[in-house]
Amino acid sequence: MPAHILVVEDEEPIANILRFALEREGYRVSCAYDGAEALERWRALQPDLILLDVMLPEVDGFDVLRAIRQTSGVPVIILTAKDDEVDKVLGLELGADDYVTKPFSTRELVARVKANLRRTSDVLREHRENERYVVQDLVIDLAEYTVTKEGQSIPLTHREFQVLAVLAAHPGRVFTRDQLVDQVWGTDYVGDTRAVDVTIRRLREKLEPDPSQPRYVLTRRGVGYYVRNE
Amino acid sequence: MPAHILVVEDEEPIANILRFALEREGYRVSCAYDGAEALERWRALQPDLILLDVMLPEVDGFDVLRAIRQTSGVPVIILTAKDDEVDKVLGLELGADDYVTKPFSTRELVARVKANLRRTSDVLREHRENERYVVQDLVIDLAEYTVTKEGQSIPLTHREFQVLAVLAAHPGRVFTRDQLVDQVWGTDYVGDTRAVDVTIRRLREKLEPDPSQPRYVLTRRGVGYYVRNE
DNA sequence: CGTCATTCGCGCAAAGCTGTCGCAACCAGG
DNA sequence: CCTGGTTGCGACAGCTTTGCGCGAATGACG
Repeated sequence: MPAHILVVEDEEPIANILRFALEREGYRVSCAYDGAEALERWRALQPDLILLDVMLPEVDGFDVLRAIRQTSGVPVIILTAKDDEVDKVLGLELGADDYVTKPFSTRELVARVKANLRRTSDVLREHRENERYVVQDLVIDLAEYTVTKEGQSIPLTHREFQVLAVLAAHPGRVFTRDQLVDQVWGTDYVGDTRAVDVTIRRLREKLEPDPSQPRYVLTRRGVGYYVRNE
Repeated sequence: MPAHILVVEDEEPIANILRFALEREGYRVSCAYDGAEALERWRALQPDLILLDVMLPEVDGFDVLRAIRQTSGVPVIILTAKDDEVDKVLGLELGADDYVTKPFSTRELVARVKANLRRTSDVLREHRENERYVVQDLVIDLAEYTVTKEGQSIPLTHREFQVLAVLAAHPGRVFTRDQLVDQVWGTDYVGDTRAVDVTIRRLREKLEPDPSQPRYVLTRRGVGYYVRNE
């Protein structure tokens, strides 16, 4: 269920750069090279997000955005020439969700895409916030940011809670240190993945009756960590 | 399975420093000393990551990057002169994944390399997960790294699990020791292929009711091993 | 500006895993 | 039945991975 992104960009080299950058992040990517094609593909594909260059031949980006906004609230990120404040203002007025100025870094762009996809899945998050993960006798409440064990609340730091939450979201599934770093620390994190070990250790100190014989957060040697789903 | 890194740097002392720092971290390193050689070696070697100096004689780093990005999404980290924002922006626009400014600390550089490899390796793992293999009454779950037999989980070590996973991916097909070594140990493994025998033996000890009459992992004398798909 | 909590890196120790070796068992062909 | 080659087995040494303590850096808070 990777998100599907429609890239609208007439300059093919740039479109290809975007495609590479996004596909590398695991997204499904489709491209359109002018305004008319953009609308056509949008209707056909119903993408989760649209990257839209405003400088397009014939039907320009603003027309495309206006047409889309007639019927859809799909997140749209505008690509606009450097410091062109007019583009920016006009775009936001028309209902763009974000904008990125050229020249842009692929990294920044990917970050924006992620942020916007996350925001729209906030509807899902509403669900999640009422949701609680249960691991044996641990109750992990995402909304209240608390972990309780036999009615007793266990104070965790931010990092500790995040790591536990990721693990508990998929009980039994083993996460490598790399995956945990990406999820919790972020893909931009530069540093030792042994930081994961330290967080796991402190988690166990707080959660486990006997940290040397963990019952909740277990190690899969040579791979990573997981929670026991009983 | 150490990652393979291509270093493109015309100044040989710097190239050697990079090679030393990276090899110390366990990476395989190849070097190229100009743009043409870089492209040649990239095509021949298909490295997992490229460290690319932008200041190269004749064909410069940007041309190299552009050529690579025509057909490949391999992570590229740009080495650029101090504070040269133009280089940085141009590089990222062309699809570089990261940049490091000279003079750099090897420590930071290695950290960046790790971070970028981490991102890409995770994408690969995403593909594999959610897969399960079934061999008779064995269920092999790649996401959970578990093997269950009649509901009972059987603890395996990493090696054992990997070997079983490769065999179970193609039930009935016979794998030679060499093939297994390539898949599990990696193509640059130096050592006796009898290591496979030992792992198979330990697998049988854990899986088979009677290891001397194996039901799951069978031997094809003179060839190799396979799993019975029945 | 000092204090405290948090987080990360480093180095050592412990635990667990893996490859090597020698020998026994086994198989197939003569 | 013998023989050469192949596979299975047990034990051990060395290595890798993980756990843990400590100190430094950072940032929040009063």
